[in-house]
Amino acid sequence: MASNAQFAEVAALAGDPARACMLHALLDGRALTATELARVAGIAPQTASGHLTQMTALGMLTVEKQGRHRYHRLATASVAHMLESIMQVAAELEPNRKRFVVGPRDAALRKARTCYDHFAGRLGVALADALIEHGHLELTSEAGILTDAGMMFLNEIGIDTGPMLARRTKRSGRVLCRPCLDWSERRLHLAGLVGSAICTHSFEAGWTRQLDGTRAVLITPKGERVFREKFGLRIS
Amino acid sequence: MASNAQFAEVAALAGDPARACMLHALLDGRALTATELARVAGIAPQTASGHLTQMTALGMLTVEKQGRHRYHRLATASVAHMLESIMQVAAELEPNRKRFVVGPRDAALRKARTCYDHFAGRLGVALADALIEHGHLELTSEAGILTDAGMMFLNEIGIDTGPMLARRTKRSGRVLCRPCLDWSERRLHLAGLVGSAICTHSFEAGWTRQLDGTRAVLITPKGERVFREKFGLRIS
DNA sequence: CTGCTGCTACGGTGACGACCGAAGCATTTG
DNA sequence: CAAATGCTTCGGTCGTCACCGTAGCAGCAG
Repeated sequence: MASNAQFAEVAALAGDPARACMLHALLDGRALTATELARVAGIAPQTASGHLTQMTALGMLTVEKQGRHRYHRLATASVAHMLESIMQVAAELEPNRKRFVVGPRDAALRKARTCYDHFAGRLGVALADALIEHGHLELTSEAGILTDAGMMFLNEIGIDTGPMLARRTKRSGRVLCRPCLDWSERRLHLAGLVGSAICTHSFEAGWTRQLDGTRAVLITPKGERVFREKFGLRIS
Repeated sequence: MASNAQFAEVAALAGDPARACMLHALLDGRALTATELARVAGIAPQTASGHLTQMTALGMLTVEKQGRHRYHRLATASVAHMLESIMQVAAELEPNRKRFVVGPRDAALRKARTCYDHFAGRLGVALADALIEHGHLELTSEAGILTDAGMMFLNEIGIDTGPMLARRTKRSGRVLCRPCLDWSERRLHLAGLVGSAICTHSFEAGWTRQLDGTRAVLITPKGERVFREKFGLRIS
């Protein structure tokens, strides 16, 4: 196997606790500076810089200079996908390990958060459930499809389905989505093109707001109303 | 993030070259002994034993005792999926790295091999292409669906679609598949329930044979004929 | 029983790498 | 200009872990 060394290299980079911390912080798709990432991982800036250099050199991250700041983000969606799949294995193995203290911050994360480019947590799961219940979506552990009714529904509530139309499958006229297993809820929710569009539109329309500097998502009163009236759901 | 430590632990285990070697060897779903795995990784049996103990303790592998042999295999499909996603990142990053000598064994792997439970390599890609061309399958990077015609086709050539019917989605009546990106061909091929069924049936019907102790797959003359006549494809 | 094989437990060695302090470069601010 | 901020490079220390030699334990053959 030619790529064995590179495989090990990638996995080893993800395998260090400090680097894992930083990668997690980047999972929501934002770009963060070296100092911010150092703080998240609990290490000195010099150390973080070294880690970031390595990951960038290998191509897992990309850097964007802006003044005296350097913003780091995940290089590709497949890196995010890899991280999710590792989280999946980590979550379902060793269930006997203690699942300990849920601080207030964790509570917010459990309620609603972003997962690279889509919603996760109870919000993500509830949205997916609501779409399924109304016949707008079909979802299994392997894949998902948006029905014609679902596409009309999204149009109705103001979500641009242009990019989706461009990627309809030839005969079915349906849009394919990607399911994503939630580590806190252990339930499927919606990723892929459709999940991304819903997430983006929710922020643009003011239904949700990013909470300070975390992945946690706050649902605004307006969002509460929309989710209740249009999707028919109520987040506890 | 509660699961950060476990995340790092899982990734670190996959990140050692010797362990990565062993995991790759197990990717086809077979169960191998500690000695075999040691030989593959190029290390002493004692060392391999230690590695296997660790991975088993964490739950990535399962062990089956049989006389004085102990057979190791990947614990779950999600472990295999994780390995694939890491391979994906490893393959698409650092394209400037030398992609060096392709021995005869690599050539066989490139032509046709198993990828956990389905076909990959040129065979896998060609099969997916043929199914798509005849309108039996629709595939994007996010998901795939089997058309009604596709299901009839599979029935015709002797592939049991019972398990698939059981997992039809409610309204569409179609079977959802999982796409899998090939590290050698860099093209999508077919995984998931349908990919698995095709692979299994190919071995049972004598269309293909496992090559000695590797992941490489040999296409029998009978298989050549079937693939040509039924699928309309010719593997170079 | 003795000998053989497959595997695992233990101890010591050696190497790699994560970490931080100190120093240096680039950019913005006063 | 000088001072401050964000970041990186360099050196040295320390802990961890992969590795193998030796030894010991199970299953099988004669």
